[in-house]
Amino acid sequence: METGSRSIGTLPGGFDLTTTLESGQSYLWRRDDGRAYEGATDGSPWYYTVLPGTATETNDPEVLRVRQTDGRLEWKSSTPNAYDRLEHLLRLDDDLEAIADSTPADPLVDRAYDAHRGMRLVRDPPFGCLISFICSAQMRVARIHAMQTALSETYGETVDFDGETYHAFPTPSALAAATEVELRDLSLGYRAPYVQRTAELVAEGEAHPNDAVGLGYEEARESLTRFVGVGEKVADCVLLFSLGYLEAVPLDTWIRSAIEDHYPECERGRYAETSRAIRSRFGDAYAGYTQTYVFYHLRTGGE
DNA sequence: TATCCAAGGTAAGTT
DNA sequence: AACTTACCTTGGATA
Repeated sequence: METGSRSIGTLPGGFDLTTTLESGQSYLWRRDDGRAYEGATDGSPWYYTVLPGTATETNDPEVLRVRQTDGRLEWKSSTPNAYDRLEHLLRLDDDLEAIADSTPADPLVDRAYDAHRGMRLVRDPPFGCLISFICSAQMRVARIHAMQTALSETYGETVDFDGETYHAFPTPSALAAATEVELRDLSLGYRAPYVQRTAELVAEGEAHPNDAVGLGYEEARESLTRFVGVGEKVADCVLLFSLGYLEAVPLDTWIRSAIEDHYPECERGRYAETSRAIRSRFGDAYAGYTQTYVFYHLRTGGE
């Protein structure tokens, strides 16, 4: 076990762990007091995730716990180099100040960035990101989160760490072996066969979300739609929240309503065309950062 | 208490 | 290629 802490006071643009993990970007972390993931936080809660074991020699899943207190990040991990993992997963290497400054001035965008200063994007493990956003179709944030918990507890490898038992996110082969009926029993609804068939594609080596890495942005988005249950919107989520395409702007219901209310000239009918227009409006290079701020701002009642 | 409705959309069927 | 429609489930709103 590794425990440690580190000052994060000098990170450009700051850092806010709670908004980063609870803004609806990642469904692969959980809060210790789990109950009200969507509600107000009490003090400085611990968050934890279990990473796929591919990064370690033993292939054991890796437990990572973290909390933020007084400008410091504290962690407990089952393996060494926890800070490197956190820096990667929570994009602590982004110059958030430069990103916010490079974004074109705009009333709604400025309010969103000001209201949630320190929120960063995440780099989720690709398979978990893919599955969790397949589950996100027509679903509320809290329930998407509950679905991933159910999948992990039912199909994920267990890991004992620091006196507790944790569940890793299921491997592709574990989910591929599940039946549609079993997955429907976990309240996945019509997403159940999508999850099973996509897991099968990955488990059998026919395709992997990492295959998109290196392609141009729009080509990468098209490439991800080969997975079952993945259309343009979910593909954008995987590109943005896992594969590092910061220009990706998922056109979800919140952003579509923002376009209707604030940027009607960006509505071009087709997804690809509207996407180009709003990307340009949000600042091409980091349009996905802006999307996430606006999404969270509107969803939490901001105007 | 019963009914309705929308939730970070996608696949399949029509035109 | 662009445009409809059906789809599971559930918590909260409305009657």
